[in-house]
Amino acid sequence: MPTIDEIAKLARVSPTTVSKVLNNRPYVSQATRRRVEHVIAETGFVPSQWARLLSQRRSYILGLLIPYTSDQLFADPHLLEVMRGIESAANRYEYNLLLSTGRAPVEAASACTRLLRSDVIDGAVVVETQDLRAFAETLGSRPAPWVVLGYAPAGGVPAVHADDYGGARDAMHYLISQGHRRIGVVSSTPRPFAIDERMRGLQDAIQTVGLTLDSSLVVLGDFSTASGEQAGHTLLTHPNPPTAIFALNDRMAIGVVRAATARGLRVPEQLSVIGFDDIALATLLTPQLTTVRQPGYILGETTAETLFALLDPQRTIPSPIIPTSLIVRGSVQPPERG
Amino acid sequence: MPTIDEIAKLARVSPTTVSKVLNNRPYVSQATRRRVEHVIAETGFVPSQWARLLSQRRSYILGLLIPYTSDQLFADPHLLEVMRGIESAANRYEYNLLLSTGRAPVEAASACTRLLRSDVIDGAVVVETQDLRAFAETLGSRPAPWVVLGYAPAGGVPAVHADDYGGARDAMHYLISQGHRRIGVVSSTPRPFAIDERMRGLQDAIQTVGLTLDSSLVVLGDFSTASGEQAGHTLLTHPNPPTAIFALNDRMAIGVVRAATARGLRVPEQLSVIGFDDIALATLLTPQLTTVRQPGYILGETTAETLFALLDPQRTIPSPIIPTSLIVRGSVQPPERG
DNA sequence: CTTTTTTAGGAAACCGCTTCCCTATTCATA
DNA sequence: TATGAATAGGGAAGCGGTTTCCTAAAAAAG
Repeated sequence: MPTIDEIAKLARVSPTTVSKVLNNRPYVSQATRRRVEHVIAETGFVPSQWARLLSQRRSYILGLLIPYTSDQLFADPHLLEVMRGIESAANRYEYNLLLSTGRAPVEAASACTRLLRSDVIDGAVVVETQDLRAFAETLGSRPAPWVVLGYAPAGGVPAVHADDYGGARDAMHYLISQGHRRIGVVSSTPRPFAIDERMRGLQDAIQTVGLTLDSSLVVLGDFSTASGEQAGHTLLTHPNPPTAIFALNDRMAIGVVRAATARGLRVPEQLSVIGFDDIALATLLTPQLTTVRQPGYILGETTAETLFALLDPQRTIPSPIIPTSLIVRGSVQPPERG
Repeated sequence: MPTIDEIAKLARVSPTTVSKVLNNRPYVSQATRRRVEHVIAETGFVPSQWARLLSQRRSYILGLLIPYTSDQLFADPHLLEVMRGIESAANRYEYNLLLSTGRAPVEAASACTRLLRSDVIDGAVVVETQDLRAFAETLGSRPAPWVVLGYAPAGGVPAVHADDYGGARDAMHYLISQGHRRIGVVSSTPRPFAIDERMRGLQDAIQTVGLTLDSSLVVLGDFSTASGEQAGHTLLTHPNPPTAIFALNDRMAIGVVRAATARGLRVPEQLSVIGFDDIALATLLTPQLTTVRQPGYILGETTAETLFALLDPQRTIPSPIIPTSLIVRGSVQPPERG
């Protein structure tokens, strides 16, 4: 690969002039410009990014830092949808995405730290995780700008997330409006802040109608379908089982449906199930899953836009809270009498 | 962020010595080394990648070049699974993944070209596409090493792919062994080479038993579930409809099942359906989908390993053909008599 | 006690591009 | 026509590291 100096020599100009041509700057005559462009085309010259960045201090690379293993990432359709949104926005700004996960969560976090402190990336979207606070502290003085996808660990760091509180509240209201009174909840541990918010939302909904949440009907999973299935079995063997189950994500909701089916219970006739996220899979099941839609694509786009606003203060920072909406399909109906 | 010179000043040594410490090179005394390391730890100094790369010529970034839109990527569970394998292998070698897609296929291809000719990435996995041959020609003299995921457009470029021929042949054999004689095929356009191979495999299987493929039973989709559904309707309205349908990927197979269900046909009692890929979704449907398993994760890993072998000739190049296996589940049974 | 080899450390060139600043020429204005 | 401004182009100093080469001191060999 030729260097800018060789191009300059071939076009009988200085490297400065070649640089001007490359970057579309003025003070180059038409004739000279054409000559240089011709040589560039001839040689197939592509300027070295490294060298360019070393003086320009922009890499046009955005980090997507996911502080857990790639398996977890690819198992989560919602997160993938978010990623699609980020990728799409990045594309619009001619940015590329650098993916960083790790074999173990701790390792992944330290990789993230390295990236943020180094200068490979111009900025990063960091997916919220439990120990983001510790993470923020290890960052040191002048890390690249970053945006949290989820809830920010501390002031100062912008964060973008869905209206988890409102979504969960609406879902619960809906179950109650359908006549359900004994409602099981599949929550989760580890517990990102989003889950806290959903719990808060659904509890408020219950309290609004003068009921309280029976804590023996709250079971913990880990977001996976398998854990949802297990949680389903636990809830359905309860001495006074619920007539409806609210799983705090769709994958666990699917697990609950499987558990119910395995026990010979029909959904929604004998058990109503509602999820959260609205992943594509939700429409492919029978019955189709009633759920709270959390628009992953928009979430991703907005997060990226926020980051770009940070990189270029001219741009306006979009609103960080993305509305959710209740999607009524076929997995909820009023409870059977008796 | 401090520079190496500032660190040098603080530790009262030359930048050269700091560099030696950073790269674990000899000819630094224990005492000096410790002093420098202490200063580095104190300041939280992280050496600039750009500058380092400018002289070292390694970026520890791998390109994942996908010559179509991000929507297409994220819609394809199999490809995501492949990506997971690549990401995991890259992680093992302390490489990061740079994702490159594009808004339009053409645009994406040119972005790929730029990346391969520039020096941002050390190498790339390029996902096979129709015009890969043209793509290879635009690359010029000294692009970064690359490996094709799929079938290579020309000699010289390593390619990794599954045993599409064998997989399709086995699937067809299986349908025939179950007693099916009228078999519909949902193929696709655009038609990557993998699809050609699958067509070849299934045709050979048919000819082995002295039959021929009824070309009126071959319908084209575009890999999506929707197109599979449409193809299903087309096949099922055929005057002499098939008793079994082989969809050349799982998503289309799922579409076929939906079409059958919509027409009141039960699967597998009245229509057998077999797919290709074995995506996670295949086990979540009722009936679970019988399919040809193409191990995406291993495919991705192998592709990455091949690339690493190219980067470092010491390593051995793994075998480029990944075996497939027939996964018998519940969507195929012998045809009803009559 | 020399001489040779090894170790420790630094000066300076270099990687490839951008940018600041300077000079010479051309053009517009008074 | 003289003067100032705009244009065209180039020299050289960075950007932040690595690497080559050199020197001085310490260790090993004779």
